Amino acid sequence: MFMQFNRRWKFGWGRFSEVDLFTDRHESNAETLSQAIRAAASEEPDADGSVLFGQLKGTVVGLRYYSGVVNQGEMVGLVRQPQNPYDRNAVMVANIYGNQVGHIKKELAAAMAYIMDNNLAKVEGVVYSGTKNTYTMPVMLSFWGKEESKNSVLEHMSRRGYKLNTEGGKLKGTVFLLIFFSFQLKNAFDNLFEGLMESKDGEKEAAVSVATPLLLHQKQALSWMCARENKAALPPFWEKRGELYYNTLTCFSAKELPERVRGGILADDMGLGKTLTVIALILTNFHKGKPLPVEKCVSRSVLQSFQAICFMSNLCSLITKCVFTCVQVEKVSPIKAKMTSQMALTLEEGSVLFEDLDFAAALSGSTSDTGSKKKKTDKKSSLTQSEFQQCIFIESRTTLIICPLSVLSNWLDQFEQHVDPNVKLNVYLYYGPERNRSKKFLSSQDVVITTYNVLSSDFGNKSPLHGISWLRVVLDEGHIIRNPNAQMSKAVLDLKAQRRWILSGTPIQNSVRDLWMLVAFLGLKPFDTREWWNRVIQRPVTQGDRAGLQHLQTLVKYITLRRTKNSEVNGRPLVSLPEKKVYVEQVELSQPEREEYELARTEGKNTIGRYVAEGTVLRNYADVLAILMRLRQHCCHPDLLAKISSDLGAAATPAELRERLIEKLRLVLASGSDEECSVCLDSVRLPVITHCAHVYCRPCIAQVISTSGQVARCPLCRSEIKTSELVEFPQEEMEEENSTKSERWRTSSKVQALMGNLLRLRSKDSSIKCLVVSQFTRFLTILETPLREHGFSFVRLDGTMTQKKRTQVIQEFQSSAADSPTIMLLSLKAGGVGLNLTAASHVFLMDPAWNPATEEQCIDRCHRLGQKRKVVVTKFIVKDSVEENMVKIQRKKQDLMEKAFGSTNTDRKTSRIDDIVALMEL
DNA sequence: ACCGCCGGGTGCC
DNA sequence: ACCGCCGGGTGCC
Repeated sequence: MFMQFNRRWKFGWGRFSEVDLFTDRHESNAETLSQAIRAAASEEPDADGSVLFGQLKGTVVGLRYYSGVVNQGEMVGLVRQPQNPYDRNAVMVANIYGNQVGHIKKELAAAMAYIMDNNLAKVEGVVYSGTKNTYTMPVMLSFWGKEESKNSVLEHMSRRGYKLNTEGGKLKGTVFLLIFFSFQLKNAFDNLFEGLMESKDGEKEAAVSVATPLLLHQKQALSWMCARENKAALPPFWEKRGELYYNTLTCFSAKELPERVRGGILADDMGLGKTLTVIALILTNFHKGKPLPVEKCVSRSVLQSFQAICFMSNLCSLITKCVFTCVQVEKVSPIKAKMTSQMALTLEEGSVLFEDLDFAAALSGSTSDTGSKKKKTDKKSSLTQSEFQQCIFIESRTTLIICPLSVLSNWLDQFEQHVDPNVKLNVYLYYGPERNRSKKFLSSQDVVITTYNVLSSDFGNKSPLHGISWLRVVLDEGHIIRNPNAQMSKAVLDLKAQRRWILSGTPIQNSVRDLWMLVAFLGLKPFDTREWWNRVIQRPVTQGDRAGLQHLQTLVKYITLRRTKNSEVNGRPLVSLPEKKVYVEQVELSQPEREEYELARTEGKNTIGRYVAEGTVLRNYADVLAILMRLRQHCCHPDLLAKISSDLGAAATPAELRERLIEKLRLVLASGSDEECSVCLDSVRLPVITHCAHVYCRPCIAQVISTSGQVARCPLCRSEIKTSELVEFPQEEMEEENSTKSERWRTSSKVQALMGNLLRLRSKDSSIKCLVVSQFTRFLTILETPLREHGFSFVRLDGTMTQKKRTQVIQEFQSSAADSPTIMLLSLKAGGVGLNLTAASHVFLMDPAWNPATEEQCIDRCHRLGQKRKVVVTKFIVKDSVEENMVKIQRKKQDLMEKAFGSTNTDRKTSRIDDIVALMEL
């Protein structure tokens, strides 16, 4: 924390401290600057949702005093310098690498300072002309911020004689656009990681020390990973122009090759062997494609130990002379001992211990070019100042693996299983109170494994992990560090490593924001600085800019390898799974059921028709969903219908209103529409409902309210909202349902259809296990009765259960014991993607979901690696009902998405309304 | 001339 | 900066 503060403080430096920033090594500037910007940015709310207030042409002055250069069209950063001794309003102008270009002219700076300091707007600069000027250059400044700050910013500027040009900035987020974009984005993300599976770099065989033969796709992954670690191709958006390297997005250019990202994201589906691939990488690619020098166990045969010596001596070109002489001695172990101690190379004394520069280069991660440059200098000379700085870190040959506690043991098992037993690989588990905190010891290991929790609790507390320059850092389940403000994320970003990898089965869960953390960890410049990420990627994408999305796609494509279990290599599937068949079984409602359904439908039709006529469909969004919901419940079972739900407008007392809002919240949440919060575009967490019946995350809407002026408005319908009026779901309500359930149990057509199937299956093969899936947990409860009646042994898994209980239930179900349960009642959204239910081979989807992907995911819980039987999926759809229409909606959504990109705003609006009306058949 | 005008020195914040 | 600004030198036309 102190460090952070310190860095920030440095920002306000005056003339003298500027000097240390502008040394020849631009990299150190960049680090200080980007860290400072990062630190500053972490306190601000995120830039998305900002609107453009206007633009203004300003002047950058003092160019002759600074070395930072810019190209035409280049983006520049504006940084306040409150500690500047000549003017506390100073605003500094810097290019992407943090090299100062000049200052904003003082009068303008004086006007901007107040706005920037109070976070009323974020100011961004682009230089379009005059880049070759000696003294001053013009800069186009754009002011971005929250809608509610717009007027005060415009006013403030104009009071000082600066008129912002507000033309063309009409990106106001109307209700429709908001909904539309959150919707569109989600789909864009779903596709973001598609098509990254074509083999990129051929195949590579693993080193001999990898005992398990790699599958084809694993060899391809290995090849790709090695290439990512070794090759020096240009990162995306950079091209060579003459002598310079040029960034096509920011227009920044540099003399030197921009720093490469040595690493990336391996985002293969679960079960494709990411762990094995990483183990192979560790053993295979130590330096320039040469395998990790490992000790062979002292073995029985002379021949083997001879081979071991040969193996060692092959490595001599990589290792110090000292080791070379040791090889003449015939024992293996001492060599290893010497070797590792030599490799650990504590440089604390400040003298160069590396004698073989190639090897040194391997450890320091520099290219052989810098290695050969160094060769020309006197090897024995003492370190220069900057070299000494680097040597505070212990250079190591070690790979650090960070994972969640739950997979820790898996890593250890996998090392055990996949590494040749004749090879001694030093794997150290850095965990538990007795862990060895010696940097020297840790950096002499081949692999150190630890957890995110250990890392973050060590962080800031003389963490040995942060005092080592790792050869490689691997983040397992890397998506869990998506929140950049979390201590864990900070701890991860602070690690020093030559190569960086993120493993994740689900790289983007919800939004672009999550991706920043990954990009920052990988050090993909300039996006590791939040400001540039926001400007170039995040804001364009959240505002629906097509180019922004394309850039994001290019970026992701560049750093990611992702294959799914459905991917193919050379026309063959990566892994062969048993066949899966999906049947739709139409269910006919009984006469009384049909009558009830039609009654509800007519009623709903009238209501929605009225909203459409009034143009208030969106304001009554919750009601529309509620109507649909009731129809869907009719299709399943009459007892699912909530008895209350009269008109909201008629609420007499506050208590009654509250009651109804809770009911609506329940409906919205249970509607299975995969409810998103329109503020964070993420699934709602800690849901609250406003008086206008829109659902948000509590923290999100609280932020909206606190940043608004006197009157806060609902982001969806602009009704007035107050913190005191937010209603949340009372916890007891969840449980209370059970008590009201059974006066007299009755069946329904759908229940009959299911039972018929289950009984038929049991008589055919009693060992078959089934998943019975519904979005309505109450439907699952209803189903329990007939299951018991017919003597089925079943378990239940839904979202309300504790983690412990879940694990227990899953274990029971997965068991192959004769008396183990054969049926699992599963709520559609229960459990994460990782849930493994391969014991089941039949899936009954009781009701259709809005989002076909949710259904797909659910099916995948049993149709995945480890499934031995054919998988049969049965979807029950009630004939002539809303359920049939939902299937149409699913299909149409996709088409709509495609068209949407090309059409104008008005078109989108109308097509969306038409859509609601048409799809509901109302 | 307690002015205007000229031309040299000078220059970010 | 091929500017603006400052302040000293200067002084009818």
